[in-house]
Amino acid sequence: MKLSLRLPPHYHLRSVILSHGWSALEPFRVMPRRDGLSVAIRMSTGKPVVLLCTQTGRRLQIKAEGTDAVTEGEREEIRGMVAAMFRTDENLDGLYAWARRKKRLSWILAVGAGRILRAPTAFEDTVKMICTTNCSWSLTTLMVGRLTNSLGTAIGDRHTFPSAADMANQTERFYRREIKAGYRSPYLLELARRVAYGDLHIERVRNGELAEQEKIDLFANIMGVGPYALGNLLRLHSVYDRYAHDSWITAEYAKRYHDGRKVSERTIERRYEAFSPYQGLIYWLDMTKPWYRKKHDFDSDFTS
DNA sequence: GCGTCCAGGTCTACC
DNA sequence: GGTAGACCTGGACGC
Repeated sequence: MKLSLRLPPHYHLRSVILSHGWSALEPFRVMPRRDGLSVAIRMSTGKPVVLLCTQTGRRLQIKAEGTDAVTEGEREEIRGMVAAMFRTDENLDGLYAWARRKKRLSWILAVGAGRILRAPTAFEDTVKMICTTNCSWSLTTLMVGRLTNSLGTAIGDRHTFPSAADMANQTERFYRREIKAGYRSPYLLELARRVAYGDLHIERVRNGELAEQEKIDLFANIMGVGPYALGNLLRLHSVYDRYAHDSWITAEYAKRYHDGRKVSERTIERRYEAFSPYQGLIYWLDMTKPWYRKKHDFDSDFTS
């Protein structure tokens, strides 16, 4: 089954793939030469499917594999999920206005950067974000890989990411012993149970019904989500004026602008605050600019 | 081979 | 409100 989506001006799928490390985490897989991304998803009917996504001109081409028949309703669901993941509907006019105004930001418009790749659901994004805290990137990939392969739905040689219900049925011991999530284990279990039991309607951040402060309140009240994870999750949900400092990005900033000398977070924020309300996103793009230039193998882009 | 450090932090108790 | 200490894992590094 094939379908396609119309893309807005300045859209470059490759830049979405490079936007952060998500494309290197299961169940995403980067296609050869980084010109496409495949992802295993499970539709609301429970049917798993692998989507191969590539760009041809101003259209995003989607090929669904692993399923015989796809209903019209499922086609619409796939279109909606792909649009949400690849940010095809995201309005970045304000960001691009800054890129036109400031010469050092002009590259953003040239490569169509700024659309940050998301998982199919806010739940999956939040689980993965908790798995990035206080550990190396390699450990994040291991934890997410174990979650996907042990609890997700199999399709061919791949698995979808587990649903909240799949994760809620496990024990803290499982997350410690099998996933090796350490102290994050109770956080993952609590999040899954709150979502599965209907205590936390996390997908509301995706449907446009929440104001910025409501998105902040929703994520900030999840155990395991501190300032770093909050800033990153908000960036995934169109709130671009928040900073997400971590040891990697502050070191990168020090290297770039202060000869490697560490500076306070406040000093960094002062440099970008003029770009309101895109200061958090522009900080991220400024630090990750080299990723968009690299020619070497994809795996090395997100390892440090 | 072994010990130590620390990485894309967060929470809690205490002051 | 600010801060110290505890918390899991695994890879890098020095010895």
